[in-house]
Amino acid sequence: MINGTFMPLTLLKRCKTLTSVTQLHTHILKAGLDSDSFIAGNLILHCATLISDALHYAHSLLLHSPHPDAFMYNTVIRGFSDSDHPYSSFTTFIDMRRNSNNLQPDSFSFAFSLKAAANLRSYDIGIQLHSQAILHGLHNHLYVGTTLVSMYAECGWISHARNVFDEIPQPNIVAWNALITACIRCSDVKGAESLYKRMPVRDLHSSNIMLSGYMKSGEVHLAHNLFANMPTKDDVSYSTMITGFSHNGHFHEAFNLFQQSHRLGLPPNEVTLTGILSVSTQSGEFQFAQILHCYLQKSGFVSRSIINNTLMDTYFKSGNTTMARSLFQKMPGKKNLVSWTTMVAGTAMQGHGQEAMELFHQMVDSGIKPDSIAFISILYACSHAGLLDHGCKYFSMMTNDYKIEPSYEHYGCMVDLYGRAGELEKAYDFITKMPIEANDVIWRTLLGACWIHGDVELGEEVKKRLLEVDPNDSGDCVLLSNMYASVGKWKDVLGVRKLMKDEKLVKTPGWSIIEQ
DNA sequence: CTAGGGTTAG
Repeated sequence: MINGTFMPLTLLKRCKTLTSVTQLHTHILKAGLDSDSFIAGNLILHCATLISDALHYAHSLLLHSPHPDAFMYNTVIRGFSDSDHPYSSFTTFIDMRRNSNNLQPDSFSFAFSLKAAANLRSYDIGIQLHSQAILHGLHNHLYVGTTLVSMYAECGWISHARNVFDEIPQPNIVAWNALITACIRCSDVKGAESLYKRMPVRDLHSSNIMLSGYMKSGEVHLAHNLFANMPTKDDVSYSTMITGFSHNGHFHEAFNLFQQSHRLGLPPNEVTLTGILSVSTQSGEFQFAQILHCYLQKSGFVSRSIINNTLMDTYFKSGNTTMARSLFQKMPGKKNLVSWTTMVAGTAMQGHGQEAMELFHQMVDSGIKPDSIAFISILYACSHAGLLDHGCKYFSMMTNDYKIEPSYEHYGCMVDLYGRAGELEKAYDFITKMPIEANDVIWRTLLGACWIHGDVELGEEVKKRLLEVDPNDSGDCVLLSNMYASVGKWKDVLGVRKLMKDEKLVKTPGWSIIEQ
């Protein structure tokens, strides 16, 4: 109470937790203000966008509201679109049409629902929403059109994205930026570049989008040039460059830029810190990672789950398993998919296959749906611990239960799994039955297994297949000569070595013993 | 309200 008057909206602004909002809601009910749509709408907005883990409460406020309006529905649709369950946006959209007295969806309803479709990469739902938007005459609306562009691009339909853009009567800079992003999502950096050069006005967003596009397609030099010529840069420009360098293995450049931004007095944000921590880990700079950890503790960034996840990985890779586990156990808030995957992968790296499997099941039991990367981690765990049957079980679980399409990485793990177990024929059989054509990495994995088990006959067959997919391959020479060496076929070893272009490899120490 | 940067696997 302020001066004896109950001011719910003033009090609402101070609510930082769900508990405080529910207390306020009780007072609102007592004061008989729950039928006030403005108050109810703000209550829902606060829970759906400002307080974490309060979305469910926002939804129940909507369901219990005596006179729900479009704003309330739209706010809940918006909240779900960015949540772990974007699908609920659509059920809410349908509820809006079904339950209420002829409430019409507006541009907000479509923009938020389309965002959910984009996050789910659901072309089927996206195209239904597009049709509905046409029926309501909103498909050319600037905001709806912009979100349609993103939705089609996320679903891989760049031509649809372009068509929608062309129909927007007066596209603004945001719409242009959405189209550039669309090209990049569909791996058309050149297309993005020509739009970037052609657009009437550019802003910092536009340049940052191009920086990320160049980095994602490995054009580090082009990104660097653009960055150097940008008149203004913000923290996103820096974090884009740092994570871009990180993904392309340019660790030195990443450190330099981090230092430079520090000297300029730019305070590092969560993304920059995540990136530089990952760079420290990848380059083995564990002492620097240690310093970063101290800084993260002092600045409070450690409580962020993404930082915590990255730190866990750092400690696993530096060999400090105890610290990694402790970070996982003491992690504030809910452990997400990446937290669990990092634990599975880290444990697998130490060779503890059984424990990795236990973690994987704990993850599933806690209600988290494993993704493609989680399955790579558990398959890796099985292959490195020699758990052939379990690996096969996970592979079928992935394809049958979770409907995840296996990638080269998954197939590679399976070939490795059969190979290490000495089931070379089964590995070969598995490769021939794959729905996609085996690449060089897959054949090289099997060639490695042939070497370990000394199967020269199959090894030679595999070598033929490898040259079919990569005629210029020379990377297999090492494996091949190792294979011959393992069975004492020194003449063949020499034959292969002579074919090798890299002389340094020929003159490795101890080589002269064989030559004699 | 719509557009930009993110950790884990390989």
